[in-house]
Amino acid sequence: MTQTSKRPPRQRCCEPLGSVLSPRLFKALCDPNRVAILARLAESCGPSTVSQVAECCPVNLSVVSRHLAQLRDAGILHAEKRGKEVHYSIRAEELVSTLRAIADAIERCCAGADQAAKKRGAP
Amino acid sequence: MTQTSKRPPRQRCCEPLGSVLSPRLFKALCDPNRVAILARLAESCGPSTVSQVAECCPVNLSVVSRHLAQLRDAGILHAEKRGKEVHYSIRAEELVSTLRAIADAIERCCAGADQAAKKRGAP
DNA sequence: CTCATATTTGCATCATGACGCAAACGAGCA
DNA sequence: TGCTCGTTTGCGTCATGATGCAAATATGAG
Repeated sequence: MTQTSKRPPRQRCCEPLGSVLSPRLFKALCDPNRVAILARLAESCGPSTVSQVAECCPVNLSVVSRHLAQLRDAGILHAEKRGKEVHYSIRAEELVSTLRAIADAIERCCAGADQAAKKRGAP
Repeated sequence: MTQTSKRPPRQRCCEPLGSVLSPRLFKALCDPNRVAILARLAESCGPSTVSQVAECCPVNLSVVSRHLAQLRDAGILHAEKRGKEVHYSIRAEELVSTLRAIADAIERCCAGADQAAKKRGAP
């Protein structure tokens, strides 16, 4: 038996987190080079081309191109083709509100957990 | 030549993001099972044991144990041994403020980028 | 059209990580 | 002490992903 009966097995004190806590965002950001690319894009003023971004990490240009495409597919970056170049920029508003939504959801969930803990501790 | 000379190569419009944008957090959260574990811990009221957490994902208990240790090492979870059991809980305050710090830093950076873009566009 | 530059893609290789199983470890209990 | 339960760890396997190189594609210039 893996489940002790001391505690209700699946009590929930808040909205489900699965909707905001998407692995897609974290999966896109789990590679150090992609994080460096994101930082590079945030710190540079305005959009950058693939070649410019490639300066930030010591990998092949084609790898940077793939990383950028991955971040774009995850909804983190915006890509705009201008002539021969592709200009990548951060979808800052979306990213920021996603991060804040996650933070808010966790805060709400665990505030509820604290309340429940107090209720259990001193009823 | 990979660097065009049209644009200053490394203009920076904000504080560096490397300090807040640590790959460690994202690396810990890039696995779907770990995200599910985090959601499970957030939604349950108060700490849970390894066996309880293991209900949320269809993998071996030992794997869940490893995932929990990984999240703990990343500073996301808190572990407390009580007798034979280990109770894991989310370090909610730290996690929430980390996420908000990232959001704030990106927002500041890209607000600066917008200003710089406007300045470049209509000087 | 031909060429040069910027980017993407196909492919092979290699490292990392997730997983399951079994054994080990630690704590309570008879 | 011996036993059981909960958890962790060692180890081998397998899948996934990052990388580099070369070829393909796209676009602008001459």
